[in-house]
Amino acid sequence: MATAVAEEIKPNSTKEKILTAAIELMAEGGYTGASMRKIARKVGIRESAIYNHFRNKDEIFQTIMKNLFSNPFEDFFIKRPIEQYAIKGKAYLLEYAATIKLLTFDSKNEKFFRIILAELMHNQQVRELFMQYFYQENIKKLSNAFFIMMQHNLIRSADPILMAQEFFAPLFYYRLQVLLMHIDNKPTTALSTIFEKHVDFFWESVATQESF
Amino acid sequence: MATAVAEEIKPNSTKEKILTAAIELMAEGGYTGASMRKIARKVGIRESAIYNHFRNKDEIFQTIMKNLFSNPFEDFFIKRPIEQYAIKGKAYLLEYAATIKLLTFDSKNEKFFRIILAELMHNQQVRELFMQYFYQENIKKLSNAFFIMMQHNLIRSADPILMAQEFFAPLFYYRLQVLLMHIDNKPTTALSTIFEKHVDFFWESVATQESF
DNA sequence: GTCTATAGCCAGATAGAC
DNA sequence: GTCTATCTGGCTATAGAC
Repeated sequence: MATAVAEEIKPNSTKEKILTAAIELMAEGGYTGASMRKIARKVGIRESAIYNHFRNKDEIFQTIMKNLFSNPFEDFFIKRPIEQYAIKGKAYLLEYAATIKLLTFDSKNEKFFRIILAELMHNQQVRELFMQYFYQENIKKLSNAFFIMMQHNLIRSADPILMAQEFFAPLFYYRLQVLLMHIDNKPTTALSTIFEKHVDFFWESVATQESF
Repeated sequence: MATAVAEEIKPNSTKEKILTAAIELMAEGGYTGASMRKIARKVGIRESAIYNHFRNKDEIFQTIMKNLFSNPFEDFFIKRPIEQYAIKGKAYLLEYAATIKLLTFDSKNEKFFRIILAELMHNQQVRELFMQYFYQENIKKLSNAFFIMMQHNLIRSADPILMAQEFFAPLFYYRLQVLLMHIDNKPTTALSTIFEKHVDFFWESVATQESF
Protein backbone atom coordinates (compact mmCIF):
# COMPACT_ATOMS: atom_id res chain seq x y z
CA MET A 1 0.00 0.00 0.00
CA ALA A 2 2.02 2.97 -1.26
CA THR A 3 1.32 6.00 0.89
CA ALA A 4 -0.54 8.32 -1.46
CA VAL A 5 2.22 9.68 -3.71
CA ALA A 6 4.11 11.60 -1.01
CA GLU A 7 6.77 13.43 -2.99
CA GLU A 8 10.41 12.58 -2.66
CA ILE A 9 12.27 15.42 -1.02
CA LYS A 10 15.88 15.13 -0.08
CA PRO A 11 16.56 15.89 3.54
CA ASN A 12 18.60 19.02 4.16
CA SER A 13 18.03 20.26 0.62
CA THR A 14 16.98 23.85 0.03
CA LYS A 15 13.65 22.56 -1.14
CA GLU A 16 13.10 20.84 2.17
CA LYS A 17 14.14 23.93 4.08
CA ILE A 18 11.63 25.99 2.14
CA LEU A 19 8.88 23.57 3.03
CA THR A 20 9.82 23.51 6.68
CA ALA A 21 9.86 27.28 6.84
CA ALA A 22 6.55 27.51 5.00
CA ILE A 23 4.87 25.03 7.36
CA GLU A 24 6.07 26.98 10.35
CA LEU A 25 4.85 30.29 8.94
CA MET A 26 1.54 28.95 7.68
CA ALA A 27 0.80 27.39 11.04
CA GLU A 28 1.14 30.84 12.53
CA GLY A 29 -0.47 33.02 9.91
CA GLY A 30 -2.18 30.80 7.38
CA TYR A 31 -1.56 30.92 3.67
CA THR A 32 -1.39 34.69 3.34
CA GLY A 33 0.62 35.01 6.54
CA ALA A 34 3.42 33.02 4.99
CA SER A 35 4.71 35.43 2.38
CA MET A 36 7.47 34.49 -0.03
CA ARG A 37 9.55 37.22 1.59
CA LYS A 38 9.22 35.68 5.04
CA ILE A 39 9.84 32.17 3.79
CA ALA A 40 12.97 33.31 1.96
CA ARG A 41 14.27 35.19 4.96
CA LYS A 42 13.67 32.20 7.21
CA VAL A 43 15.55 29.90 4.85
CA GLY A 44 18.32 32.42 4.30
CA ILE A 45 17.94 32.93 0.57
CA ARG A 46 16.34 35.53 -1.72
CA GLU A 47 12.74 35.35 -2.78
CA SER A 48 13.66 34.74 -6.38
CA ALA A 49 15.67 31.68 -5.41
CA ILE A 50 12.51 29.99 -4.21
CA TYR A 51 11.27 29.92 -7.76
CA ASN A 52 14.03 27.51 -8.68
CA HIS A 53 12.29 24.94 -6.50
CA PHE A 54 8.62 25.79 -6.82
CA ARG A 55 6.69 27.30 -9.70
CA ASN A 56 4.75 29.57 -7.36
CA LYS A 57 3.41 29.92 -3.85
CA ASP A 58 0.50 27.67 -4.46
CA GLU A 59 2.78 24.80 -5.41
CA ILE A 60 4.44 25.12 -2.02
CA PHE A 61 1.07 24.87 -0.34
CA GLN A 62 0.06 21.87 -2.44
CA THR A 63 3.27 20.06 -1.58
CA ILE A 64 2.73 20.70 2.11
CA MET A 65 -0.82 19.40 1.95
CA LYS A 66 0.27 16.25 0.16
CA ASN A 67 3.03 15.49 2.62
CA LEU A 68 1.04 16.29 5.72
CA PHE A 69 -1.89 14.16 4.67
CA SER A 70 0.26 11.21 3.78
CA ASN A 71 1.31 10.16 7.28
CA PRO A 72 -0.87 10.99 10.19
CA PHE A 73 -3.58 8.37 10.38
CA GLU A 74 -2.13 5.86 7.99
CA ASP A 75 0.49 4.66 10.41
CA PHE A 76 -1.91 4.21 13.24
CA PHE A 77 -4.96 2.25 12.32
CA ILE A 78 -5.67 2.18 8.66
CA LYS A 79 -3.52 -0.84 8.07
CA ARG A 80 -4.75 -3.16 10.74
CA PRO A 81 -7.97 -5.11 10.31
CA ILE A 82 -10.55 -3.54 12.55
CA GLU A 83 -12.68 -6.63 13.02
CA GLN A 84 -10.14 -8.31 15.22
CA TYR A 85 -9.93 -5.37 17.54
CA ALA A 86 -13.48 -4.10 17.62
CA ILE A 87 -14.59 -7.09 19.67
CA LYS A 88 -12.33 -5.82 22.43
CA GLY A 89 -15.00 -3.20 23.00
CA LYS A 90 -13.95 -0.46 25.34
CA ALA A 91 -10.28 -1.28 24.91
CA TYR A 92 -10.63 -0.52 21.22
CA LEU A 93 -12.22 2.83 21.91
CA LEU A 94 -9.55 3.65 24.45
CA GLU A 95 -6.87 2.99 21.90
CA TYR A 96 -8.69 5.07 19.35
CA ALA A 97 -8.95 8.01 21.71
CA ALA A 98 -5.33 7.57 22.74
CA THR A 99 -4.29 7.87 19.12
CA ILE A 100 -6.20 11.11 18.67
CA LYS A 101 -4.70 12.34 21.90
CA LEU A 102 -1.26 11.53 20.59
CA LEU A 103 -1.89 13.47 17.40
CA THR A 104 -3.31 16.33 19.46
CA PHE A 105 -0.21 16.72 21.57
CA ASP A 106 2.31 15.99 18.81
CA SER A 107 3.83 19.24 17.60
CA LYS A 108 4.04 18.31 13.93
CA ASN A 109 0.43 17.18 13.86
CA GLU A 110 -0.63 20.24 15.75
CA LYS A 111 0.88 22.46 13.06
CA PHE A 112 -0.90 20.42 10.46
CA PHE A 113 -4.23 20.76 12.25
CA ARG A 114 -3.65 24.46 12.65
CA ILE A 115 -2.97 25.06 8.98
CA ILE A 116 -6.07 23.10 8.06
CA LEU A 117 -8.24 25.15 10.38
CA ALA A 118 -6.67 28.42 9.30
CA GLU A 119 -7.51 27.70 5.67
CA LEU A 120 -10.77 25.87 6.21
CA MET A 121 -12.93 28.86 5.38
CA HIS A 122 -10.74 30.06 2.54
CA ASN A 123 -9.97 27.01 0.46
CA GLN A 124 -12.32 24.43 -0.96
CA GLN A 125 -9.61 21.86 -1.41
CA VAL A 126 -8.77 22.10 2.27
CA ARG A 127 -12.42 21.66 3.12
CA GLU A 128 -12.55 18.47 1.11
CA LEU A 129 -9.44 17.08 2.75
CA PHE A 130 -10.86 18.08 6.08
CA MET A 131 -14.15 16.31 5.45
CA GLN A 132 -12.30 13.27 4.25
CA TYR A 133 -9.83 12.94 7.09
CA PHE A 134 -11.69 14.44 10.01
CA TYR A 135 -15.00 13.01 9.10
CA GLN A 136 -15.48 10.24 6.56
CA GLU A 137 -12.39 8.19 7.39
CA ASN A 138 -13.05 8.23 11.08
CA ILE A 139 -16.77 7.71 10.86
CA LYS A 140 -16.34 4.80 8.49
CA LYS A 141 -13.88 3.03 10.73
CA LEU A 142 -15.82 3.71 13.90
CA SER A 143 -19.22 2.78 12.55
CA ASN A 144 -17.80 -0.51 11.36
CA ALA A 145 -16.39 -1.14 14.79
CA PHE A 146 -19.66 -0.23 16.50
CA PHE A 147 -21.58 -2.47 14.16
CA ILE A 148 -19.40 -5.39 15.17
CA MET A 149 -19.76 -4.53 18.84
CA MET A 150 -23.51 -4.55 18.45
CA GLN A 151 -23.41 -7.94 16.80
CA HIS A 152 -21.45 -9.25 19.76
CA ASN A 153 -23.91 -7.63 22.12
CA LEU A 154 -21.19 -5.57 23.72
CA ILE A 155 -23.17 -2.36 23.23
CA ARG A 156 -26.80 -1.47 22.87
CA SER A 157 -28.38 -1.36 19.46
CA ALA A 158 -28.45 1.94 17.59
CA ASP A 159 -27.55 3.51 14.26
CA PRO A 160 -23.80 2.80 13.99
CA ILE A 161 -23.13 5.93 11.98
CA LEU A 162 -24.87 8.15 14.49
CA MET A 163 -22.98 6.43 17.26
CA ALA A 164 -19.70 6.94 15.43
CA GLN A 165 -20.36 10.64 15.10
CA GLU A 166 -21.38 10.92 18.72
CA PHE A 167 -18.16 9.23 19.75
CA PHE A 168 -15.94 11.18 17.41
CA ALA A 169 -17.36 14.70 17.82
CA PRO A 170 -16.12 15.22 21.39
CA LEU A 171 -12.64 14.02 20.40
CA PHE A 172 -12.57 16.64 17.70
CA TYR A 173 -13.93 19.25 20.08
CA TYR A 174 -11.30 18.50 22.72
CA ARG A 175 -8.55 18.55 20.12
CA LEU A 176 -9.67 21.99 19.05
CA GLN A 177 -9.70 23.17 22.63
CA VAL A 178 -6.17 21.98 23.20
CA LEU A 179 -5.02 23.73 20.06
CA LEU A 180 -6.60 27.01 21.08
CA MET A 181 -4.98 26.81 24.50
CA HIS A 182 -1.58 26.09 22.98
CA ILE A 183 -1.79 29.01 20.59
CA ASP A 184 -2.24 31.39 23.48
CA ASN A 185 0.25 29.57 25.68
CA LYS A 186 -2.39 28.62 28.19
CA PRO A 187 -2.05 25.46 30.25
CA THR A 188 -3.85 22.33 29.08
CA THR A 189 -3.70 20.49 32.38
CA ALA A 190 -7.48 20.55 32.69
CA LEU A 191 -7.64 18.71 29.38
CA SER A 192 -4.93 16.16 30.01
CA THR A 193 -7.28 13.32 30.91
CA ILE A 194 -10.37 14.43 29.01
CA PHE A 195 -9.82 11.94 26.20
CA GLU A 196 -9.92 9.00 28.59
CA LYS A 197 -12.85 10.47 30.48
CA HIS A 198 -14.71 10.75 27.24
CA VAL A 199 -14.28 7.03 26.57
CA ASP A 200 -15.38 6.19 30.11
CA PHE A 201 -18.48 8.30 29.79
CA PHE A 202 -19.27 6.98 26.36
CA TRP A 203 -18.82 3.37 27.33
CA GLU A 204 -21.12 3.80 30.29
CA SER A 205 -23.60 5.26 27.85
CA VAL A 206 -23.68 2.40 25.41
CA ALA A 207 -22.40 -0.74 27.12
CA THR A 208 -24.90 -3.52 27.68
CA GLN A 209 -25.46 -4.93 31.18
CA GLU A 210 -23.45 -8.03 30.32
CA SER A 211 -20.36 -6.27 29.05
CA PHE A 212 -20.26 -3.56 31.66
CA MET B 1 -29.76 43.57 31.93
CA ALA B 2 -28.50 45.90 29.20
CA THR B 3 -27.29 43.88 26.22
CA ALA B 4 -23.55 44.44 26.31
CA VAL B 5 -23.18 47.93 24.83
CA ALA B 6 -24.36 47.11 21.29
CA GLU B 7 -23.71 50.35 19.41
CA GLU B 8 -26.52 52.43 18.02
CA ILE B 9 -26.42 52.42 14.24
CA LYS B 10 -29.10 54.10 12.22
CA PRO B 11 -30.72 51.80 9.69
CA ASN B 12 -30.06 52.67 6.07
CA SER B 13 -27.20 54.98 7.00
CA THR B 14 -23.92 54.75 5.14
CA LYS B 15 -22.36 53.44 8.31
CA GLU B 16 -24.79 50.59 8.40
CA LYS B 17 -24.21 49.84 4.73
CA ILE B 18 -20.49 49.66 5.34
CA LEU B 19 -21.02 47.18 8.14
CA THR B 20 -23.36 45.04 6.09
CA ALA B 21 -20.92 44.95 3.21
CA ALA B 22 -18.02 44.18 5.52
CA ILE B 23 -19.90 41.31 7.18
CA GLU B 24 -20.71 39.83 3.81
CA LEU B 25 -17.12 40.09 2.59
CA MET B 26 -15.55 38.88 5.81
CA ALA B 27 -17.82 35.85 5.86
CA GLU B 28 -16.42 34.96 2.48
CA GLY B 29 -12.77 35.87 2.82
CA GLY B 30 -12.08 36.66 6.45
CA TYR B 31 -10.54 39.88 7.69
CA THR B 32 -7.94 40.24 4.95
CA GLY B 33 -10.39 39.14 2.29
CA ALA B 34 -12.57 42.13 3.03
CA SER B 35 -10.40 44.96 1.76
CA MET B 36 -11.40 48.59 2.10
CA ARG B 37 -11.52 48.70 -1.68
CA LYS B 38 -14.06 45.90 -1.91
CA ILE B 39 -16.16 47.27 0.94
CA ALA B 40 -16.25 50.71 -0.68
CA ARG B 41 -17.17 49.26 -4.07
CA LYS B 42 -19.94 47.19 -2.55
CA VAL B 43 -21.39 50.19 -0.74
CA GLY B 44 -20.97 52.43 -3.77
CA ILE B 45 -18.60 55.00 -2.33
CA ARG B 46 -14.84 55.65 -2.42
CA GLU B 47 -12.44 54.10 0.01
CA SER B 48 -11.62 57.41 1.59
CA ALA B 49 -15.28 57.99 2.42
CA ILE B 50 -15.24 55.01 4.73
CA TYR B 51 -12.87 56.88 6.99
CA ASN B 52 -15.61 59.39 7.77
CA HIS B 53 -17.41 56.59 9.60
CA PHE B 54 -14.62 54.44 10.98
CA ARG B 55 -11.14 55.36 12.10
CA ASN B 56 -9.66 52.33 10.38
CA LYS B 57 -10.38 48.80 9.24
CA ASP B 58 -9.95 47.35 12.67
CA GLU B 59 -12.68 49.55 14.05
CA ILE B 60 -15.05 48.09 11.47
CA PHE B 61 -14.13 44.60 12.62
CA GLN B 62 -14.55 45.52 16.27
CA THR B 63 -17.98 46.97 15.64
CA ILE B 64 -19.04 43.85 13.80
CA MET B 65 -17.83 41.63 16.62
CA LYS B 66 -19.69 43.68 19.21
CA ASN B 67 -22.94 43.63 17.31
CA LEU B 68 -22.80 39.99 16.35
CA PHE B 69 -22.03 38.88 19.85
CA SER B 70 -24.73 40.99 21.39
CA ASN B 71 -27.78 39.10 20.15
CA PRO B 72 -27.45 35.46 19.35
CA PHE B 73 -27.75 33.57 22.58
CA GLU B 74 -28.99 36.34 24.77
CA ASP B 75 -32.49 36.27 23.35
CA PHE B 76 -32.84 32.56 23.66
CA PHE B 77 -31.94 31.28 27.03
CA ILE B 78 -29.75 33.56 29.02
CA LYS B 79 -32.67 35.43 30.44
CA ARG B 80 -34.85 32.62 31.63
CA PRO B 81 -34.15 30.84 34.91
CA ILE B 82 -32.77 27.45 34.02
CA GLU B 83 -33.86 25.71 37.19
CA GLN B 84 -37.49 25.76 36.24
CA TYR B 85 -36.83 24.16 32.91
CA ALA B 86 -34.05 21.74 33.69
CA ILE B 87 -36.45 19.49 35.58
CA LYS B 88 -38.23 18.91 32.30
CA GLY B 89 -35.28 16.70 31.44
CA LYS B 90 -35.24 15.63 27.84
CA ALA B 91 -37.62 18.38 26.81
CA TYR B 92 -35.07 20.91 28.03
CA LEU B 93 -32.31 19.31 25.99
CA LEU B 94 -34.52 19.17 22.93
CA GLU B 95 -35.19 22.85 23.24
CA TYR B 96 -31.51 23.54 23.68
CA ALA B 97 -30.61 21.58 20.58
CA ALA B 98 -33.44 23.20 18.65
CA THR B 99 -32.01 26.59 19.48
CA ILE B 100 -28.57 25.64 18.20
CA LYS B 101 -30.22 24.21 15.11
CA LEU B 102 -32.02 27.48 14.59
CA LEU B 103 -28.78 29.42 14.82
CA THR B 104 -27.12 26.93 12.50
CA PHE B 105 -29.64 27.40 9.74
CA ASP B 106 -30.15 31.13 10.22
CA SER B 107 -28.23 33.00 7.56
CA LYS B 108 -27.14 35.91 9.74
CA ASN B 109 -25.83 33.58 12.43
CA GLU B 110 -24.14 31.44 9.85
CA LYS B 111 -22.17 34.44 8.60
CA PHE B 112 -21.27 35.23 12.15
CA PHE B 113 -20.06 31.68 12.80
CA ARG B 114 -18.11 31.75 9.56
CA ILE B 115 -16.28 34.95 10.39
CA ILE B 116 -15.39 33.59 13.81
CA LEU B 117 -13.97 30.42 12.34
CA ALA B 118 -12.14 32.26 9.59
CA GLU B 119 -10.35 34.42 12.14
CA LEU B 120 -10.00 31.86 14.90
CA MET B 121 -6.40 31.05 14.08
CA HIS B 122 -5.41 34.63 13.35
CA ASN B 123 -6.84 36.70 16.15
CA GLN B 124 -6.53 36.23 19.89
CA GLN B 125 -9.55 38.38 20.63
CA VAL B 126 -11.68 36.16 18.42
CA ARG B 127 -10.35 33.11 20.20
CA GLU B 128 -11.38 34.55 23.53
CA LEU B 129 -14.86 35.38 22.31
CA PHE B 130 -15.06 31.94 20.81
CA MET B 131 -14.07 30.25 24.04
CA GLN B 132 -16.53 32.38 25.92
CA TYR B 133 -19.55 31.87 23.71
CA PHE B 134 -18.96 28.45 22.24
CA TYR B 135 -17.60 26.97 25.36
CA GLN B 136 -17.91 28.57 28.78
CA GLU B 137 -21.41 30.02 28.39
CA ASN B 138 -22.86 26.82 27.09
CA ILE B 139 -21.01 24.53 29.43
CA LYS B 140 -22.01 26.60 32.41
CA LYS B 141 -25.68 26.57 31.52
CA LEU B 142 -25.71 22.90 30.61
CA SER B 143 -23.76 21.68 33.60
CA ASN B 144 -26.15 23.54 35.87
CA ALA B 145 -29.07 21.90 34.16
CA PHE B 146 -27.49 18.45 34.37
CA PHE B 147 -26.73 18.95 38.04
CA ILE B 148 -30.40 19.66 38.68
CA MET B 149 -31.46 16.67 36.62
CA MET B 150 -29.17 14.49 38.69
CA GLN B 151 -30.66 15.81 41.89
CA HIS B 152 -34.10 14.89 40.61
CA ASN B 153 -32.82 11.49 39.61
CA LEU B 154 -33.77 12.06 35.99
CA ILE B 155 -30.31 11.10 34.78
CA ARG B 156 -27.51 8.98 36.07
CA SER B 157 -24.84 10.46 38.28
CA ALA B 158 -21.67 11.81 36.64
CA ASP B 159 -19.48 14.89 36.48
CA PRO B 160 -21.93 17.57 35.27
CA ILE B 161 -19.22 19.49 33.45
CA LEU B 162 -18.03 16.45 31.55
CA MET B 163 -21.62 15.64 30.69
CA ALA B 164 -22.19 19.17 29.47
CA GLN B 165 -19.20 18.96 27.18
CA GLU B 166 -20.25 15.57 25.89
CA PHE B 167 -23.68 16.95 25.11
CA PHE B 168 -22.45 20.15 23.55
CA ALA B 169 -19.53 18.88 21.44
CA PRO B 170 -21.66 17.03 18.89
CA LEU B 171 -23.90 20.07 18.48
CA PHE B 172 -20.86 22.13 17.65
CA TYR B 173 -19.56 19.43 15.33
CA TYR B 174 -22.84 19.20 13.45
CA ARG B 175 -23.05 22.95 13.17
CA LEU B 176 -19.59 23.01 11.62
CA GLN B 177 -20.58 20.30 9.19
CA VAL B 178 -23.64 22.21 8.06
CA LEU B 179 -21.54 25.32 7.57
CA LEU B 180 -18.99 23.49 5.44
CA MET B 181 -21.73 22.01 3.29
CA HIS B 182 -23.35 25.39 2.81
CA ILE B 183 -20.11 27.03 1.77
CA ASP B 184 -19.71 24.57 -1.07
CA ASN B 185 -23.41 24.56 -1.90
CA LYS B 186 -23.82 20.94 -0.98
CA PRO B 187 -27.13 19.63 0.34
CA THR B 188 -27.63 19.34 4.09
CA THR B 189 -30.57 16.97 3.94
CA ALA B 190 -28.59 14.23 5.67
CA LEU B 191 -28.07 16.63 8.55
CA SER B 192 -31.58 17.98 8.84
CA THR B 193 -32.62 15.76 11.75
CA ILE B 194 -29.21 15.13 13.30
CA PHE B 195 -29.76 17.62 16.11
CA GLU B 196 -32.85 15.78 17.30
CA LYS B 197 -31.19 12.42 16.86
CA HIS B 198 -28.34 13.61 19.00
CA VAL B 199 -30.71 14.41 21.85
CA ASP B 200 -32.43 11.05 21.49
CA PHE B 201 -29.13 9.22 21.59
CA PHE B 202 -27.86 11.26 24.48
CA TRP B 203 -30.98 10.87 26.53
CA GLU B 204 -30.91 7.13 26.08
CA SER B 205 -27.32 7.31 27.28
CA VAL B 206 -27.95 9.12 30.52
CA ALA B 207 -31.61 8.70 31.49
CA THR B 208 -32.33 6.63 34.58
CA GLN B 209 -34.69 3.68 34.40
CA GLU B 210 -37.43 5.67 36.07
CA SER B 211 -37.35 8.65 33.78
CA PHE B 212 -36.91 6.76 30.56
C1' DG C 1 -19.82 63.43 3.68
C1' DT C 2 -18.00 62.50 -0.53
C1' DC C 3 -14.73 63.24 -3.87
C1' DT C 4 -9.66 63.19 -6.36
C1' DA C 5 -5.01 62.49 -5.74
C1' DT C 6 -1.35 60.49 -3.75
C1' DA C 7 1.78 58.44 -0.36
C1' DG C 8 3.99 54.34 1.38
C1' DC C 9 4.08 49.59 2.00
C1' DC C 10 4.07 44.76 0.95
C1' DA C 11 2.67 41.17 -1.97
C1' DG C 12 3.88 37.61 -5.94
C1' DA C 13 6.57 37.09 -9.79
C1' DT C 14 10.20 37.62 -13.77
C1' DA C 15 14.73 38.90 -16.34
C1' DG C 16 19.22 38.36 -16.69
C1' DA C 17 24.09 38.43 -14.71
C1' DC C 18 27.18 35.30 -12.23
C1' DG D 1 21.09 27.66 -7.96
C1' DT D 2 21.58 32.06 -6.20
C1' DC D 3 21.96 36.73 -6.78
C1' DT D 4 20.42 41.99 -7.97
C1' DA D 5 17.11 44.70 -9.98
C1' DT D 6 12.71 45.60 -11.34
C1' DC D 7 7.73 45.19 -12.57
C1' DT D 8 2.91 45.12 -11.47
C1' DG D 9 -0.67 45.46 -8.52
C1' DG D 10 -3.34 45.40 -4.14
C1' DC D 11 -3.42 47.16 0.28
C1' DT D 12 -4.41 50.92 4.29
C1' DA D 13 -4.48 55.48 5.06
C1' DT D 14 -4.18 60.76 4.63
C1' DA D 15 -4.61 65.67 2.57
C1' DG D 16 -7.32 68.84 0.78
C1' DA D 17 -10.98 70.54 -2.67
C1' DC D 18 -16.04 70.69 -3.10
